[in-house]
Amino acid sequence: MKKVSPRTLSGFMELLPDDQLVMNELIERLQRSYELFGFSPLDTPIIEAAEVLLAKAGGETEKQIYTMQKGESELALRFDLTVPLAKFVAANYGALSFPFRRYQIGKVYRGERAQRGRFREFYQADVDIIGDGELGLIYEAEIAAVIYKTITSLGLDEFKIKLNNRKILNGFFEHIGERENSLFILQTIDKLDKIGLKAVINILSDKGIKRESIDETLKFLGVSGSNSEILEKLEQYKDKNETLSTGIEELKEVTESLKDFLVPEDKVLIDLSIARGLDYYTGTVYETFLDKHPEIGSICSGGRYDNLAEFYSKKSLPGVGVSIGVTRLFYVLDEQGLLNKECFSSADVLIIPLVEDLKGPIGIASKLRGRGIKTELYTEKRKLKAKLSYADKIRVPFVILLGEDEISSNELTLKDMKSGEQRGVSLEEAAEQILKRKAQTADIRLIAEKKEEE
RNA sequence: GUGGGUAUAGCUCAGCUGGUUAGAGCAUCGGAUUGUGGUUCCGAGGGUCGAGGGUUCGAAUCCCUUUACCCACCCCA
Repeated sequence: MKKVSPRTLSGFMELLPDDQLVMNELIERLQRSYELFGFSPLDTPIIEAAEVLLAKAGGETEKQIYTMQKGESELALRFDLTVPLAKFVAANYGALSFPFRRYQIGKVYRGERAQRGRFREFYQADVDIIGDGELGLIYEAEIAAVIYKTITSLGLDEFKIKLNNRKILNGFFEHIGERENSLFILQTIDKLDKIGLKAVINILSDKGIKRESIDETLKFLGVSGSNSEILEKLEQYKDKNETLSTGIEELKEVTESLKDFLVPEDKVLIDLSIARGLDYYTGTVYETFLDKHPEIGSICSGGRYDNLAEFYSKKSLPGVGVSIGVTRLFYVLDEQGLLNKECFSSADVLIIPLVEDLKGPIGIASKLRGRGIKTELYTEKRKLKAKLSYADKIRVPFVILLGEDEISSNELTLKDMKSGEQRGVSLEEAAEQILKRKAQTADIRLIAEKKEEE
């Protein structure tokens, strides 16, 4: 029979059990962190009516949406979790309590060319707060706190949350008369590090941007220093434009509130060049970078939008939220060898029977499971050597051996796979030891200790 | 969408300007060691050389077509 090649599509992540355990742990930690801030879970369908998903799409995103037909229906796969949220809030407006705080961790799909760290199917972990009619600035600070707390809870401590306010940029470009070109100018200037000053100026000039505007923009974006220094330097722009002025005030207020949320000052940096690609953001914007891996881009991005559901509802529903690219984050951490993979196993103990009759071993397994111990029973008829080799490979911390000797002495042999030590103990004693170890490793680091520089 | 690269064992790859029986490491299985894994040693199985066509006495190797994948750009998580 001709065999079909067992391939997995490009851009789709599929993990071996060892890695999946770590991925699950990563997702669980994100979930726990979001719940710590009182966000409630939401799960929406992966497939939506094409009309719904495409309501506000256009340009680049529209090209990337997977669409399909089933009978008469035009369907599409969601490409982010924000559009489904907008639909959901509009559809369930009457049943929700505002401010509506929800988190959602799920897969999204983008039909673009796959690449290193760039997937076509990937997990996003979103948190958003949606207001009814209005939403205070305090939430923009709170979201920054959520980012800080969440990234920290993963065990990462070398990262920076970059903060900006969209009104500042919009106001500034209005002020210099380049409103229409603002997006293009920002995108080009964003490449400064990659292609250099000269190339940036050339590209902008070719587009017909006045030299004056280019210089003004570079000067403005070049405003740097500590947060308070930047805010001080911005004072001079305050009377130039109303939007700009509002933006500066908002940025100031959000930055100040961060202290109340106990976010360390050195973790959040104002960066005027942070713009975010999607231009539906209208206020604060966030991007989060790992100090040692700026090349991978932002691992958590988002911002404030003034009207989430404008395509679905007459209601004004302002919101603020961020999204963590979980799949990319996992990929990068894995590639950098930063994941503590050895520490996660699916079972707490593996029972290896050495006798034909499995009644005893099955009974013991049930008892251990009854005590909340993840117990696997190995029932293959193979040599002990092979059985232990299996235990070794699944990295189970303990093995219980049950043979003639154990049955006649009414004990079981508990073997610690790491130390290799083993001894005859009662079921009760074995359970206690396993639970003790489980408790010790419950708070294990997801991120491996930094390797010593050599 | 644009540009470049790769395709040989389950995995990572070697295979010279074409030469007869296509290799290595890892993994798997067996043995050294019949109730003791992670180390070592010995052995075994495993391939229509991505697919289709062409050149040639002869093709994994050269040419054409095609498909898939990888890398980068664009854009993004």
